[in-house]
Amino acid sequence: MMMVRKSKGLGERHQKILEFIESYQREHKHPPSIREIGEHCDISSTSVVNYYLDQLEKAGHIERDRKISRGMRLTNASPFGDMMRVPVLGVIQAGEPIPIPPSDFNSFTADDSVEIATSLMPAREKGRDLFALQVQGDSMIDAMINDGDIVILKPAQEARNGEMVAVWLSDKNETTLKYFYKEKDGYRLQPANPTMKPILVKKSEPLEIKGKVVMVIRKVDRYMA
Amino acid sequence: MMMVRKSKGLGERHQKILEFIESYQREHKHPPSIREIGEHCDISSTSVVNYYLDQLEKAGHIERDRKISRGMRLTNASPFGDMMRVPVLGVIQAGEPIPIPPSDFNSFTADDSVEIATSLMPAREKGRDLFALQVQGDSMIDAMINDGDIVILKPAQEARNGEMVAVWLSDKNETTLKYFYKEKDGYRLQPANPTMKPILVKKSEPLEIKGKVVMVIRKVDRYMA
DNA sequence: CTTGACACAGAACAGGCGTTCGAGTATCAT
DNA sequence: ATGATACTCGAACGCCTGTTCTGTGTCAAG
Repeated sequence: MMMVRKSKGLGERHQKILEFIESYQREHKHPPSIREIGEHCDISSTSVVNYYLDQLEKAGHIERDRKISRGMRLTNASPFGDMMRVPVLGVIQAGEPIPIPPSDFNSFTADDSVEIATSLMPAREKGRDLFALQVQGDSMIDAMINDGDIVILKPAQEARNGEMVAVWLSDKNETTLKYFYKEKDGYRLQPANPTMKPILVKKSEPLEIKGKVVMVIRKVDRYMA
Repeated sequence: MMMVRKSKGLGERHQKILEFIESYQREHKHPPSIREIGEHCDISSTSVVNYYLDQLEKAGHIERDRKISRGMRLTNASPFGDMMRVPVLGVIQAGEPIPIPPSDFNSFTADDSVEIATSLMPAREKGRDLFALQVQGDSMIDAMINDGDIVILKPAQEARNGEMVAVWLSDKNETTLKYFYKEKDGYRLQPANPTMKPILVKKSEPLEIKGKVVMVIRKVDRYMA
């Protein structure tokens, strides 16, 4: 007969310890000691704390550096933690030619990459195969995208009206960054800059959406006159 | 007579220690001990390491929890990885005061914070007391900054021509982000959009520079019609 | 009832670690 | 020279901390 006393995964004390480590870490910027855990969790013996810590480690909730004072940390993907490495595939000139590798960007020969904290990403974009492009030119200036900005894109083959997309016009051998609108006899690629005319693409013409813009990053470490 | 031997800010050893703490932290997920620092930086005495640590603390490069094992951390550096944790001090919008005063920066009562990969930061801004503001409303749209954008700022009281600054016009009770130009009889706050007129501020009028913009981040997880 | 896994307490141990103190050296200004 | 300042060393002190060992009580299975 299997019997389960109260070993439902995490017991009350496991939970309490976990929460204490988290709050302690947030307050003190470093993990608590075994004795501090004991005090705040009403455990009078350090060996008992160690006993639970071992279990929490085996369960994968924490990591431990034995022998090292306060050598524990939450493995949880908490507010801290990881970044996404987004490859910068090249430069996109929102007006003219294009040296973008549109096909398979699985070949991670990207010369450069940017790191984005996942906490900054919209939730539904996490874990995606995002890629980045550096904008060259001013054609998106009224879309509040400036020369030199880095745009993070999500691979996509379709888009809804009003979304900003990177499109590949194979007959013109050109990639641009535009607002996307579907119309009765084709597509309209609208630059945000009103002084520039939209690009009208007939249904018969090739138009390949490469991705939607999910993020824009601008480093302002230069003069803008 | 004041004399300065080679105390040009940080000496070679200060730098070395700083770098070691950083790399050790990245590798071990926790800070090094005094003795470990000594070994890797060719310092035979723990007291000497302590001596330098004190200086680094006074210089604001690290924080220390005395008495606590490995109780040191690089300021502005998050416990893990190459990210900076930048506190979001509030929102910036026209007509409302902004809670910028980074006077007691230690009181980390910031409701929120963003993590920025250091690799994205301009080199000279690393390790600074940066802060972030979330833009609310379209009042900054003329600076190519949109509603919802997050601007990373560096505290500053002065600015050079052409830099984008957050200024507080106390008589108008207004905060804006503009390009800053100093002129003979005052200051010119130039919107990025050329169709909009600059704001001219006489020397007699109050103008308080709160910080320089070093980065702009926009999450595009919504439609832009 | 016996057994044994489980949860816990308490004490003792040994090593890690920050701190402190005394002392030595080099450079520079007076 | 002399003193001040900056820097370095080595050792000792003592607390902090993780570890380990022994012992106790509970509870369910055999």
